[in-house]
Amino acid sequence: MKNGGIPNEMKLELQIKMNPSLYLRDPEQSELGKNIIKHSIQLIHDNGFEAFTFKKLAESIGTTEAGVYRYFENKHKLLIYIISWYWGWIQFQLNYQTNNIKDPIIKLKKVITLLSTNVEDDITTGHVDESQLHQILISEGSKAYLTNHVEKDNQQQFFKPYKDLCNAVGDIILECNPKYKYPHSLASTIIEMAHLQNFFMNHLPSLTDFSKSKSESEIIKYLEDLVFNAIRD
Amino acid sequence: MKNGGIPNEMKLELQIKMNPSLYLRDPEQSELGKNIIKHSIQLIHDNGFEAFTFKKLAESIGTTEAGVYRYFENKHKLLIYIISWYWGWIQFQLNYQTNNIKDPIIKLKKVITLLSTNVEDDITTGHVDESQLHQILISEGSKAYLTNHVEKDNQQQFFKPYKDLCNAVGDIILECNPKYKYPHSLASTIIEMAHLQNFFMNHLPSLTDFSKSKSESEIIKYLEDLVFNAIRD
DNA sequence: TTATTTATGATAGTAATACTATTATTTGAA
DNA sequence: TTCAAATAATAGTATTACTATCATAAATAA
Repeated sequence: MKNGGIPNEMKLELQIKMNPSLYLRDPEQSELGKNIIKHSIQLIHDNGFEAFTFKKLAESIGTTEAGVYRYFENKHKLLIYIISWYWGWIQFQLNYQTNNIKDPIIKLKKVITLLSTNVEDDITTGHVDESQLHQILISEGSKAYLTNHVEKDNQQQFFKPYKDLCNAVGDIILECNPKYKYPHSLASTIIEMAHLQNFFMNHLPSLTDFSKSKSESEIIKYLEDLVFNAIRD
Repeated sequence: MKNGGIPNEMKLELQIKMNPSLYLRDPEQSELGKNIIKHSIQLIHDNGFEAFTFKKLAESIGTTEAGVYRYFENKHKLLIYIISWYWGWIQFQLNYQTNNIKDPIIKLKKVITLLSTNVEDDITTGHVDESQLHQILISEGSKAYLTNHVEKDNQQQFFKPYKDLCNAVGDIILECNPKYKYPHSLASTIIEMAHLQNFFMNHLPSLTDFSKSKSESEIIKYLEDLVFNAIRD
């Protein structure tokens, strides 16, 4: 046995359900597949998506290019895969953390904090480093949809996890103020700005007002101020 | 003479000052150079930046790949060039349109409208189609800085026009409310969201609340609501 | 147990991309 | 008219993004 004698049904591993159209062979079902995910995250995090190639990935794993191509058609689908995984994981965290909270204001604050904070690596997901994934989302997240084939990808439901999250946040916004007119736009603004203000803070600080402390808590304060002023009656 | 006998000093052409580090040879100074800009905008608009190559560009102009490389080191610098040109042009429009306006609230509204509206082609800029450029900014704008060489590019002042605009908008925000704590972050939020909500509206409409009318005026209303609630005392 | 599917490894090959280099020809300014 | 600069034409390289083939190892079914 490969996992040191621990029966599969005893491992407490969090599984995120993925869209099968994203892959050719399910990477969760083999060691090679899990290595592809793990090393992709590492390489994209370290060198950016443009510099990432299946050849480098194969070398880093110790397999061949053809081996990677058996799992993913191309690097763009692999990017969408790991990004979808991230949004699924965030959705899980959101449900978990807001489970017993009644006050929608507190829920919305939780959302803002969750999206803006660089999490610790979640040990219940062996082959995924959530902290690196969060960094990838900041720098590469929008590249998933900023293509000339967005609509084709959207038809195949590639952005469902993102849209589900946006809807969930929109619902919380409506709980806070049922009359607010732009719950989805405000939700997508929160999600995108949590990442973009972080990118600006670290790389183009004059586009923000966080240059002194360079801390995530400043972004959270900005977003809370923005959001709660927008939705108050 | 190529321009039909009209002396150069009589042409009323708007010139945007560009950072010379962006090019090898100034494209404004020759017909070939102007063609490179014109056809680049056309091709990136039509097929997206990923599908854009110097070979296709050369073919579309009727020159060779080597000819294009004499003007621009690579396609990324060419993208930054046309994006910088756009921000320079927007800055000019902003100064022009808010020139005699005293009320900062009206100025800020002008900014939001300017950034959110797909302009008519400006005839004072012969080889540039501003309407296509606006579409390029929506789909490709963030790719200018979402790279692993942002900081190097930033050191070379490649993002100065964008930062200048952000500062100008930040100043208007402070005129509206000198106590507002996040003028730069709010400015970059306005600029980015004017484009991103437009992209979402057209390609991933469930991320917005504009799916019915799909009109820019809805985005303007959303942004005005967001901004003026954020900055009110 | 053997037979057989299935995943992987190893290797090769192609078309396109992102360049660099060389030489010849044209153009336009002094 | 001369001379320098810009352009055109052509060739060539390394890398990328794939596809195809065949052998072998591991899991599984008969």
